Amino acid sequence: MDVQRRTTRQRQLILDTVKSLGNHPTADAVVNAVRSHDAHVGRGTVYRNLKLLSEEGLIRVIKAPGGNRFDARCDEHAHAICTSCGAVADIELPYREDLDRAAGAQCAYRIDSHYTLFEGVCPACRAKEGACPVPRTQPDEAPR
Amino acid sequence: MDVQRRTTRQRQLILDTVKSLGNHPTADAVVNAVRSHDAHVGRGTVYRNLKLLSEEGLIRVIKAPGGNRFDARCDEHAHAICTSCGAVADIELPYREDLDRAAGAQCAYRIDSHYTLFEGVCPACRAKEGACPVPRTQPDEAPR
DNA sequence: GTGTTTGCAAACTTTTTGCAAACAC
DNA sequence: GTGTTTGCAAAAAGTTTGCAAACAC
Repeated sequence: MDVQRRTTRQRQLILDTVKSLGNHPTADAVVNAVRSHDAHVGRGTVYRNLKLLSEEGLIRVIKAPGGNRFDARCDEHAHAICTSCGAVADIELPYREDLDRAAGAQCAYRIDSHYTLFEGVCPACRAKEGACPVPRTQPDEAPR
Repeated sequence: MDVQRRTTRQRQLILDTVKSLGNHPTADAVVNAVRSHDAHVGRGTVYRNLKLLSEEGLIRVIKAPGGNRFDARCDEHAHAICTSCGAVADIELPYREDLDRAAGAQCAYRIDSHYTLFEGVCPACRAKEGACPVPRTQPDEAPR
């Protein structure tokens, strides 16, 4: 009952793009990069394929506030996200299945998995913040 | 240089609503509940105050895919979210500061914190899924 | 040829914002 | 009275969807 999946030029291009970008791009960043190779690829096509590719296990989704990120690295690890600019870094952190079991024992849900997201400030944004010990409300440039 | 914060009727109502709803409501659920007490409260007011209240530490934000949830419980714990209906449950899981230190040592970010989100299926949705071992694409009712 | 996939544009969801009027202090 | 906060409506940001044409097999 499975759907016949076809190898389209676009699908391959999107996968290659996530792999070559490397840096946990947003869907929008993938759209832009893909369009630099083929200007006529539709936004919907990119979203559809990013979802498909992640379902097939060829890429991974990072569910981040402000928009999902996509990771060509499929082995287990966690991520840190910059709360100022949204940049994502890999964090080596082994998956703990025991946490899933412990959580499942607590709450009547069937627990399938979990993810951990670290929040902080990346080196570039720290530099912009200046040397003040307490984080300022807003640097001279609005990072959005 | 701090802003003078005022105690408005709306702010208090929004806080009381999150507390009385109890079940990790979405912003939209808070809007609806608040409006059942006062139909003229603006959506923007609710969003603004949910953010303010969380900055003040009176409520906590759960950064969930599909929309933030708000928790009146402010002590340390994690959450499980139902991937079918979005229902959120509390999971007792102590905060591990050592993970922040370990992550910070790995990646050049200043790591401020982390959160862990469990994903699974809540009892109600499991019942709807029926007894089939493989999760079906869609139950008879579309939970959206 | 058949059935999947695409491009496009429109719709949708969640959240933010501009601004004058209303309100807290 | 001063300065914050509100209500409203519009805009933003991220994502999904309907549909005919294009394409993979």
